[in-house]
Amino acid sequence: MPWDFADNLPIYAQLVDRLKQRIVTGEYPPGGKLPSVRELATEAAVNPNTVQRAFSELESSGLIYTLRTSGKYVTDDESAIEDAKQQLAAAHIRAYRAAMRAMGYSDERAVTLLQNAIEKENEKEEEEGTDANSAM
Amino acid sequence: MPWDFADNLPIYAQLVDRLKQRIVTGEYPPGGKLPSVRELATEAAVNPNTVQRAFSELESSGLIYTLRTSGKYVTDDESAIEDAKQQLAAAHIRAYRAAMRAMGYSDERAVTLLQNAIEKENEKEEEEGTDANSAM
Amino acid sequence: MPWDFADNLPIYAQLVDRLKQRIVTGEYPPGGKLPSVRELATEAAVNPNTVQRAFSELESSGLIYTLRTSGKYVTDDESAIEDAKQQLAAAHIRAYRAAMRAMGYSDERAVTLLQNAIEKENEKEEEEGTDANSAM
Amino acid sequence: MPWDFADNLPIYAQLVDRLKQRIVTGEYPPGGKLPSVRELATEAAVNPNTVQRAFSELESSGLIYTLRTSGKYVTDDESAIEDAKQQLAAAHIRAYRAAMRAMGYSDERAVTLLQNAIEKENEKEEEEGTDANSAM
DNA sequence: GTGGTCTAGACCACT
DNA sequence: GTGGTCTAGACCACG
Repeated sequence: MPWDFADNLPIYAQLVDRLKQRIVTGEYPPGGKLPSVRELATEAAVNPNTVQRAFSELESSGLIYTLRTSGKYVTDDESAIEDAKQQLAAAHIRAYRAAMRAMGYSDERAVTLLQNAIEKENEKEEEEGTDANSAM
Repeated sequence: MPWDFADNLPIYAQLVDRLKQRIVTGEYPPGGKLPSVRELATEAAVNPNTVQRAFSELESSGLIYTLRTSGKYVTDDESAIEDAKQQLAAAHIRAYRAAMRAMGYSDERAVTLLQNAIEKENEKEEEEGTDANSAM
Repeated sequence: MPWDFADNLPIYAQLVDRLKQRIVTGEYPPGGKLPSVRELATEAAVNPNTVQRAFSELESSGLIYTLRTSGKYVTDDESAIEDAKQQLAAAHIRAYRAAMRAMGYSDERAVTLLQNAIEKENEKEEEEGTDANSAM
Repeated sequence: MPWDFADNLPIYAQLVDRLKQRIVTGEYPPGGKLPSVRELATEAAVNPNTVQRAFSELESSGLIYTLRTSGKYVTDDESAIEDAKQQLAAAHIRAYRAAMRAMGYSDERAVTLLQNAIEKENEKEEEEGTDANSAM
């Protein structure tokens, strides 16, 4: 039945996602200054209003705050950032499980397939002497 | 840098994905007859040309074949279907790993987080006497 | 020292307040349909985007919800409405107390002055045979 | 119907309000000398003409008077000040009652809600050993 | 230079 | 007709 065609996330929502990601990964560190609305707008080739809207969402979710005439800053509340990070991770996990289940794989199978893929890549990297794997 | 935004997948591509999924899950079994172009077009509220294009893609990838005057059928070559299935799965796995790495998680962490989520849900289902988990 | 001049609430915020009030008073009853964005925009002589923004705020606060292509409706969750009502009342109370304290009146004085004003008006109304006072 | 939006009070009117408040609270005592126009203008970061206009309003309402070459003074007529004070208070009372009635509360309810709020805060302050309540 | 608000007008998808 | 999104461009306040 589900023959509806998902339209993509609106630009402002995609912006929210990207910014959120940069915050939870520390690319925009806690308390750090964010790029200005106009700056981001030019860089991303979108209208400043669109950027503004994305920032508004982040602000009302408590991840960033505004100093008038000075700029926007990442929250200092690291626990809030941690919360956001875990929510993001949970969403990705949910998406992965849903996709695999839609293909008929059980959760256990989803895990072992993932592990196999990782192992396989590691072997390949060993041969090549590469190592792309070192994050937390 | 990557400040570009995803636009919609064209409808025909979304159709390809759905049909592929139905084939690899066996909802459209190997050798089975597929719904007619017009049938699908009405069902999905889409132009028949769009359906036609989706079918063409599937045919050139070898997953379906056409018997003139009779209709379109899923390939009998189960290994081809299995290949497609693994490619699909691989894509999802890649997406999941990429998302988790983008958040700063290692592959190992990505696995354990996935396992935790599954375990946690299973416990919850036990309490509720539910069991949503039985696929292959 | 507080020589900063408060600018007024932006229009969209004023709209939020008015709509909220109409909801908590039941002028827009629970589950009832709200005027369309365009309708309100014409009526209030503001841009549809401004109305849209006000509605967005109400929606993210859970007081209204949207049925695509049909319109926007007041939530059916009467407890949510009751909550909003009490928050509104609390804000007015806070404002009154602050104003009176700024003039040097104690809380007790603020109460008795209020009571006197009410009593005085009631006497006047008795003479006139008017009665403007009957709400819950 | 009343879909009109409050625009900003002109700055001079806001100044009038603030000065009036300082007079009725005794911060500027009866007969006392007021700051000079230029002084106030700098302090409030406002054009001297604006301050001048505010003073004019206060003078024509009888709350202050001017001694040429010497400056402006708060009136000695304490009953005039008392009148002003009561008018201010009456305005706040009217605003509060109007707001509560607009939400569907009776005058009696408006009083008890106010009392409850005060009582509740007092309890909280007792626990904390705080006491913010001591004005006239 | 910063953010915030508003308007006008357009286009989309859904029914 | 409904809501939703986006752009372009303007104006304001703060400093």
